[in-house]
Parts: sequence; structure tokens; C-alpha cells
Amino acid sequence: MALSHAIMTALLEDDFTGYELAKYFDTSMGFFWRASHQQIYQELRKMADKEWLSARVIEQQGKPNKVRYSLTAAGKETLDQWILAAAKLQPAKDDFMIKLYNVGHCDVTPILAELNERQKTWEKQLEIYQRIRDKHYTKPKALPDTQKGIYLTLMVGIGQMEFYLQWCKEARVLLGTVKPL
Amino acid sequence: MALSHAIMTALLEDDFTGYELAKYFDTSMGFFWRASHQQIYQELRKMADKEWLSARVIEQQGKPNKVRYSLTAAGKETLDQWILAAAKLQPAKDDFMIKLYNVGHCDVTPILAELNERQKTWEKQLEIYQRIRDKHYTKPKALPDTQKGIYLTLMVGIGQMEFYLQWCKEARVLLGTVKPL
DNA sequence: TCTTATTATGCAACTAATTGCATATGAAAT
DNA sequence: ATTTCATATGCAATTAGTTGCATAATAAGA
Repeated sequence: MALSHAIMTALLEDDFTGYELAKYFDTSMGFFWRASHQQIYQELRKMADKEWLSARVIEQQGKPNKVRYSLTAAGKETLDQWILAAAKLQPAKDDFMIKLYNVGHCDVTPILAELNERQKTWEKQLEIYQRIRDKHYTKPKALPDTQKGIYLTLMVGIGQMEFYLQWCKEARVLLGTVKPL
Repeated sequence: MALSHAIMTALLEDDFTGYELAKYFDTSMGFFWRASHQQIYQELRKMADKEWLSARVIEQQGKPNKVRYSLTAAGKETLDQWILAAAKLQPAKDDFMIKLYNVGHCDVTPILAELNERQKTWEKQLEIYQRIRDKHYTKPKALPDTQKGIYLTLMVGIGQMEFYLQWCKEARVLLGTVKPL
């Protein structure tokens, strides 16, 4: 559902090909939304069918032709309507939390190992986010309006990473007190 | 995929019917995993087919018969193996973050309204979590091993709510500086 | 020179999840 | 007396998302 709206949001800024969007979902918007290229290409065609997007084929030699998409007026209208409707707040599904429920019933060693892996990932991610903030978002109130929301999503990313790294410490200590089976 | 493992994790503690599991996913495990009854009933039948679960039909009059499921040895083995494999860390998809990207392109009013709605929800949720902590989890190290992981998931819930409420303040101020279209 | 990465899309099969509907009773609330 | 809630499952249709594979050129690195 909302993948299409995420795509339209990206297209507010500029026209994109599927390939470029796939990269966009790996970096910028990838902070809180992942999509594979297969999914994106499918979705783009569906959206073009509904006339939310218009497509222009760009001939190339050697490589496959590109298809560049832009948002239509109907698409923008759909997006505006979507923003009016409240999104449902669904909890983030996280396999690792399920694993924690198993502590005491299953061996804790692999869980601790995975916690350490996650810590490394979170540390890296936090660094990336902080670097972006320090480079482009030092004065939030001075940003153009179109950047303010993006800044706020970045702050969610930073805050989450900081929290998880904090929690990690407590988790490691407590899991250390679990008797091996 | 992981819904089946979440179900098996629940069944580590006790046998359950689909109906009871649906409630379980609305409360306890619902902090980080939601599933509708339709999905749960389907999944239970699939799992019984694979012999990860065994089913016992309990005849009732007036009401439909219950089916009570228990974890088999094969199911437990599957669960143990699953814990060994690292879960992939995928970001939580959140529609509201997409909406924030639209600030400056679309009217900010409904976004601010939704932020306020979310704040209320987060406040309520935080209270619920805190009450659970204060009632059952005041001394984490004194808990039985089987409760320690659950405590840690609860702390994730509390930490997330606290962070979002904090972030909410900054978000409201910054969104207040956005010029209306 | 051989391998790998980048560019650029697509099909097919499958699994996961949602939406809407249907059934049927007893108990509690209005 | 009527509505709503809780109990207890299910089907059918659809949408969303994943996995694996295929193609085909160019450029860069080992």
C-alpha cells in the first residue's frame, strides 16, 4: 500500500527511474523503508496503469532502455488525500525480540552473539546518521521547509540507535546472568 | 516466516488454542508483533501439517469446537535451529515517516494533527508498559531465567515510547515553523 | 586477463499478510 | 426487548513482499 506513496514522495523532488529509486530506498528513505528492485519495478508499472505516474522510455544502446517516471496531477492528488487519512500505528516486527522470549528455554549463547552483531550494526548506522546531520542539518530551523521533515526522520534514526546502544549494555549484563542449559 | 516461530515461542510456556493465541498477540507479544486471527488460524494449520505442532480437538456444545495446539519435539528443534541463524535487521516501515518527507510539498496541518494523535497513543502505551514493569519486573536480576528476555523486550518498549515522546516535542516546534501553503 | 561491480530491467513462483464476510451461542449491558 | 461483547473458528479474494533466476554491456580492479 504505502510503498506507492513512498515512491510518489520521492518523485515530488525529481523524476526517477526504477533503478534510481531502488538506490534511493537503499540510502535516504532506506532509514525506515526497504524495498527490493523487483518490488519497485512492479509497483511502478501498477502506478503507471492507475495514471498516478507517467512513464517516458529513454532509448540506450548497449544497456537496456531506461524508463523514467514522473508524478501526475492525479498522483499528487492521491498523495495529498493519503496524508489526510491517519496511518495506523503498527509495532515494528522484530525477530530478535521473539528470540529474547526464548531465553531460559533455549541456549542463550547465540542470542548474545547476535546482540553483539546488532551492536556493531547500530554503531555503524549511528555514525552514518550523525555524519549526515553534522553535514547538512546543523541548524534545523534555518532549513528550507522541504527539508524539515527529512531532518525529523533523521533524528528518529539517531535517537533509535542511541537508545538501542544504551539498552544493549543492560541486555548484555542481564543475559550474562542466565545459566547455560 | 517468523510468525510461526513467534507462535512456537508462545507454546513453550503452555498449550494454546488459536483464539487464545490471537489474544496473546494482542497483549503480551503484541508489543512487537501483531497478527490477526485469520493469519493465526491459517498458520496453525500449516504448522500442524509440518508436524511442528500437534492438535487436539476439544468438543463443545453451543460454541464451535476448540483446537488446542502443543509444540512437538520437531517443532522445538526447528525453533532451536532458527535461533542459531541471525535474523536480518530490517528497518520498521512507518507510514508517518513518509508523510514527514512530504512536509513543504503538502499541507502540514494534518501531519501535525497526526503527530498529536500519536503522542496520546505513545503516552498511554508508556503507562501500560511502566505499570507492567512496576508490578512484575522491579528486580530484573532476581527474575527466573525464563523471564529475563521478556523483561528486556519490555525495556525496549518503554525506551522507544520515552524516546518518541521526547522527539515529539522537537517535532512539534519545528513543524510549527513551516509556512502554510 | 579474469573477475567483479555497475547499470538497467524483467519474469515466475511463492510466502506472508490483509480485508471482508460468515457462522453460532450465551451472557451482560442498556 | 434489543444490542453488544466474548467465545471460537473458518473461507475466499486480494494485496504485499520475497526468492531465485535471466539478460547484457561497460568499466574498473586484481
